[in-house]
Amino acid sequence: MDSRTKGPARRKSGARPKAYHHGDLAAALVDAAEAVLTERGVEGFTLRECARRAGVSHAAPAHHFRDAKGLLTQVAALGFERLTAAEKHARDTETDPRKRLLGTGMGYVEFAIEHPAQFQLMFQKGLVDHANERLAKASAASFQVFIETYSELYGTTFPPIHKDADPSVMREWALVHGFATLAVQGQFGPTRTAAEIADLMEFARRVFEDAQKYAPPPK
Amino acid sequence: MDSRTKGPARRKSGARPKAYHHGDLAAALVDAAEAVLTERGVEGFTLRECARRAGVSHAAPAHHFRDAKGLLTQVAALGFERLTAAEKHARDTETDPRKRLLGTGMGYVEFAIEHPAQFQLMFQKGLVDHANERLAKASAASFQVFIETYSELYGTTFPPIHKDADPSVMREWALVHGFATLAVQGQFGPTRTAAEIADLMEFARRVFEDAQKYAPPPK
DNA sequence: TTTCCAACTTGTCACCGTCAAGATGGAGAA
DNA sequence: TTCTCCATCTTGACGGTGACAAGTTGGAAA
Repeated sequence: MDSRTKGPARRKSGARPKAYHHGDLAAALVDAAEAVLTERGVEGFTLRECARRAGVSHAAPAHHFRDAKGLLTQVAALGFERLTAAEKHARDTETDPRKRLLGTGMGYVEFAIEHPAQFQLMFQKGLVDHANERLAKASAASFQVFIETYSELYGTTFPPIHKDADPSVMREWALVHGFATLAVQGQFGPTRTAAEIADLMEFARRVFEDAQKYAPPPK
Repeated sequence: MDSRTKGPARRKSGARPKAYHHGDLAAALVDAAEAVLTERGVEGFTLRECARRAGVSHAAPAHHFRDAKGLLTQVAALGFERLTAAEKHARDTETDPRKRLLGTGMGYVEFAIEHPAQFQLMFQKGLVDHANERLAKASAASFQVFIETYSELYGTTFPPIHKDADPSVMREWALVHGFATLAVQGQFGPTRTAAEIADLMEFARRVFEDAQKYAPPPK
C-alpha cells in the first residue's frame, strides 16, 4: 500500500519534497504549475498535470485551492512579486535617476521574456481572480516601482490610483508594458537563444532611450 | 427526419441564414466564434458551442477548419483587418499630421476596448496559427498604419521588418499597444458603460498627447 | 493508547476536442 | 426527367479535463 513509489512523493525521507501528506502541497503545486506553464504555455495548463507532478491524486489540489483559477491566481501573484523584484534589481544597478528609470523598464522586459507564460497569465483577464488580495497588492506594487522611480527623477509624487495617475507615469508604464507584451508574443522575432534575447534587450534599450531623449528635463 | 427545427438552421426559407448545407458554414462559424468570444471571453471559447450556435453538429467545423486553432486563426485575422480599418478611420478624421498620428492610436485603443476578447486573442501566442498567411498579412498591415502615419509626420520611411524598424515608430506602437492592453485587462477600471469608455478614451488622449508634447518637431 | 479531523484518494459526472465511419442531398450527367 | 456521385454534414466513440461527493488515512492532541 506504501503509496506510489514513483514521483516525488517520498514520505519521510526528509530533504527536498518534505513529504506531502503534511508537508506543503500548496507550495509544491505552485511549483508544478510554474513548470507546466513554462513547458506548455497558458493554454496547455492543466490542474491534473500539476497534481501528477506533485505526486498526488487529481482531486488533491481542491483542498488547497478552490479551483484551477485559485491556483493560477497564486502563481500570478508570485509572478508579480518577482516582477517587482526584477524591476528593482535592474533599477538599482544604476545611480543616475534617468538611467534608473530606464533600468526599471529593462528589468520589466527581461522578466517578461524569461517568464513568458507567467507574464501572459498575469496580464490576462479571466484566468485569474483579480479580487484576490495578495494578487491585487502584488500587482499594484509592480506599478508602484515606476511611480517611485519616476518621482526620483521629477521630484513629484502621484496617487497610486491608476485613473488619476499622472499621464507621464502612465506613458512610461504603457510603453514598457507594450514593448514587453509584443516581445513575448513574438512580434520582434524568436527569443530562445541567449543571443536573441540579448539582441532584443538591446533593441528595448534603444526604444526606451529614444523615448527619454524627448522627455521633459528633470526637475 | 426534417433535420432539427430549432436553431437557425432553416433550409430553403431564404433570407439570412442562407441554408447551411451548401451555404457558407465557414462564415457562420466565424460569426458564432466572435459572439462566443464576446460573451464568454477567450477562456470560455468552445468549438462545440460555435457549432451549436450555427445549428450544426459538433463535428461539422472540422470540415471547414482543421481544428479549433484554425477557426480562431481566422477570427484573429478578421480582427486585425478590423483593427486596421479602425486605425485608418480614426486617423482620417484629422488632417494635421500630428493629430493623425494621435488619431491612429485612439482608433487602436477604441478597437481594443470594444472587442476585448478578440483583441486578447489576436495578441496571444499559442491560441492561433501565426504561420497563417492571411493572419500574418493582416497583422503586418495594422502595424503598417503606424509606419505610414509616422512617415507623414517626419517624412521618412522605414522597412516593415519589426526588428529593423526605427525605434521611434516602435515607441509609438508599444505605447499605444501597452495602453490598449492594460485598458482591456481592466487596469484602468471598468469599461462597461459608455461613460466609462469615454472617460478612458479621454485618459488615453491625455497620455498620448503628453507623449507628443516633447516629441521632435515635424520635418 | 485512543480519538478526531484535516489531508488525501477513489469514483463519477458532464463536457471538451478530435477522429472514423456512415448518411444525405444538390449538381451535373444521362 | 432520372440517376449518379461526392462534398457536406451527422453519429458515435475515445481519452482527457474540471468539479463534485463520499470514503480512507494517518498524525496531533487528548
